[in-house]
Amino acid sequence: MRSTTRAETFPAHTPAVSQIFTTVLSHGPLTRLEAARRAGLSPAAVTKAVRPLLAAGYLAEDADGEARPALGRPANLVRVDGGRALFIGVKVTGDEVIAVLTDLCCRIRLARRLPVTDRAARAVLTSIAELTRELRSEAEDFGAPVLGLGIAISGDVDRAEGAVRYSPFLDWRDVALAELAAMTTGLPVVVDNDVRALTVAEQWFGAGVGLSDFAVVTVGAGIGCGLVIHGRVVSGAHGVAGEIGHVAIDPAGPLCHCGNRGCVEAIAGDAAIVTRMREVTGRQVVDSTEAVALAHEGVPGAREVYARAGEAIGRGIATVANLFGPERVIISGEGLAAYDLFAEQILDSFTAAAFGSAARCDVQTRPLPFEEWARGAAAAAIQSFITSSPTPTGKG
Amino acid sequence: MRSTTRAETFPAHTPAVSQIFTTVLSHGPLTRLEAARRAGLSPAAVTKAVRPLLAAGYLAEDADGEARPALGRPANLVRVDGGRALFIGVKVTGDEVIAVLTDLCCRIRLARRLPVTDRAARAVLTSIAELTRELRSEAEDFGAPVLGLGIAISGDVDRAEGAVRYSPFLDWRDVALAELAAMTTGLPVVVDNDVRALTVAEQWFGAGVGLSDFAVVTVGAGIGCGLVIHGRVVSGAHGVAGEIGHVAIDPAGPLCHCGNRGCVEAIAGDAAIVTRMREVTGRQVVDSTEAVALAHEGVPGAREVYARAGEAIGRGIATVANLFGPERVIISGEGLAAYDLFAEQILDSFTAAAFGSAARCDVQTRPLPFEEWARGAAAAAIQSFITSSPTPTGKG
DNA sequence: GTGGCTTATTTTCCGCTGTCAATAAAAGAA
DNA sequence: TTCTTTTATTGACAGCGGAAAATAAGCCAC
Repeated sequence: MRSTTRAETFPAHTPAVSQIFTTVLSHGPLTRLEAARRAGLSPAAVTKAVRPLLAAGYLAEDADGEARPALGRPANLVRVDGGRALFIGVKVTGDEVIAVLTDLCCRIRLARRLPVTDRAARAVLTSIAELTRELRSEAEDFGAPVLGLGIAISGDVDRAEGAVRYSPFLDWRDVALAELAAMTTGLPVVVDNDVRALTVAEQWFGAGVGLSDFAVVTVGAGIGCGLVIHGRVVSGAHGVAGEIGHVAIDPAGPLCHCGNRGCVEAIAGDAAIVTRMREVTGRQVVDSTEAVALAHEGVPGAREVYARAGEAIGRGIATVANLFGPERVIISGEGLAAYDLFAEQILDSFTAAAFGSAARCDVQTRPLPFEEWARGAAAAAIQSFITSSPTPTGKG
Repeated sequence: MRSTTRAETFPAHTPAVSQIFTTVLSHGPLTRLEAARRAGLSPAAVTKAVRPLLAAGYLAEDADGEARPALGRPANLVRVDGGRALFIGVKVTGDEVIAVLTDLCCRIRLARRLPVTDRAARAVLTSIAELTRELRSEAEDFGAPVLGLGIAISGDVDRAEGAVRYSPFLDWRDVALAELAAMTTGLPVVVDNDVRALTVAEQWFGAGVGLSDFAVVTVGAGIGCGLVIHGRVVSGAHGVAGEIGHVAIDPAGPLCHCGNRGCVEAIAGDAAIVTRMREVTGRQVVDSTEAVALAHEGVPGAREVYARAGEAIGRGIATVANLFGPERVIISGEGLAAYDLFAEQILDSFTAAAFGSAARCDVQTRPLPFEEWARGAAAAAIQSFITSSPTPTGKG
């Protein structure tokens, strides 16, 4: 019953083509001249690069309807035709599988969820397949093919191999997820760490557009960090990087599940906040929603719990800034539901702990609906599609 | 009286030429085939790249005298002719100006020092000029031209502009040092942050050869860190990065001159150690040499001071490892005179605080004679010489 | 010694990319 | 209408790096 779409490939025959496409993708509609300037190429190269992309339908041309300088030949805006192709992004947590259908511009078209009852890889894979099938069938209404599937999972993930090395939340070890999912769905599959996937989405479609050095910090159950340095996402020599959650900031702090004391996550992670909220208020608190509620109600001591968490996060971010000097830090995560509770502390303690010019780093916050994680997975799939060489052409 | 050597340039006409040269420079004598494999080029490209470099004398060919596999045509080793060109590297501290003369392979040929009595830029510049003149005149015996001058200074240095933005130790602000030194010496000048320069030296000539992700941590008066990520030295968006010294690891720690508490430098920097040694032993201790001596003598409490410092350094390194997952961390610095005193703690606390795969990072130590800082400056000059395009040829 | 074998290096094209300079196109201005 | 101004396109071209084939240079067996 599965549609056996022959894997459609992207006509990125040359570096210039990829570069122009990603430039237009990130920087919205552009004139060819402008695209040339941004990509550091000659206008002639842009014309040549754009042609096959127009022909294949990935780019479209707008007659520039806007008010324009009224002199000279009017510019033709080139933009990515988002409706040309669709992608599916899936985020797997210990409780849920969240899937979104996005277009080529990574705009979410549809979203679906499925609870996880059995964390075994086989069961999760079935859920992924189920959601994928559902979204694909609905996608038919959009009249565009689904060209890739991205899966985001927290933990140690080897994107190149498409394997989950170790995922604590799911208790997986060495699962060749990409291969399995590709067999089940018939789609090209990318598997990546969730924070890295989110970082890719920010780099291409979010607050990281145009920056060569920035960080994404996610606050929630865990505290994670994705880094972009020299314009590329950092993966670390052993596939692990950005473990801001286990940066130890206080030797006298609470014990962390990693065995150390005073990790950022042990102070500001959801579980830590809930535990502490229980201790401080003496009430039954089972999840972070309740903890937030207590703080908002003004229960004595509750706000201090968040203040302390915010301080820890701010110091963690300052550490990142001191070490890498990013241009911007984007704070995001489910934990942002409580953002008003610790925003001030994050900024204050960041400012206090940032050294010298590191304090010039722009600290932003972005709400992160849970679908955003899945969107990150879709972004990874889009990235993979775009950079997949159709035929190992040229220099090889 | 200054020799008006017309600035000799490096014949790096194409990317392949640069790549092959740096490959041979870092990986010692190589056969063309081997060089091709390492650089990811075809053997034919190597032949073509090597020819102009041989002609210009930067590369030389050895008949391979070694025992060889005894089958097939013998390979011809290609190596960099270190004697072809000389460079001068200068490190400026608050007390001294240290200068070295190196060859193209960054081997130190001569070293000179001059005390700093007046920290004003003009006075220091005079010392630099003096040492440069001396070394150049002695260099004549080597029969090779001096092709560049590198200057390393701690603090906020803008290499691209050749300007010292702010140097706390010298109390300089916005000094256009490269321009001044170039005028005085008539040499092409590179000015860079001292730790970054040292990192370049490690990347090309030291323990970082062949690694795309590693860190250099220097222990001494300050605690510094140079990062190489994706094969490039990290400078940060604002020109400052690697401030491991001001990573705060203990909110209850001693006050740091940066205004925070518990910075690594406030615990493990020379000044911090001396201060604490005084407190703990109750003796007069004026510098770190004396502090080391006390610890070696077994004065009660003295060793604990170093243990505590080692622990702080280890935790700082673990933070770096957690955040970007380097393949190796190279610990170096004048402070290594005391290395036996805290080696164990560094490794122990690193191992304890490193999260997951980050612990697989290889932590090495290298002695760092003080001239090594100056050598780093020379490495920066060499790098600049090699990558300086002779004529803005080709694309552009 | 000579022919054969193996491996290293060089040569000889060749495709391909992106630049340059000239040209077309699309308006408004004169 | 014609000129001006700005954007887009075209075609010639230079040059980089690859592939394959040719050549070089030893060693070995006979």
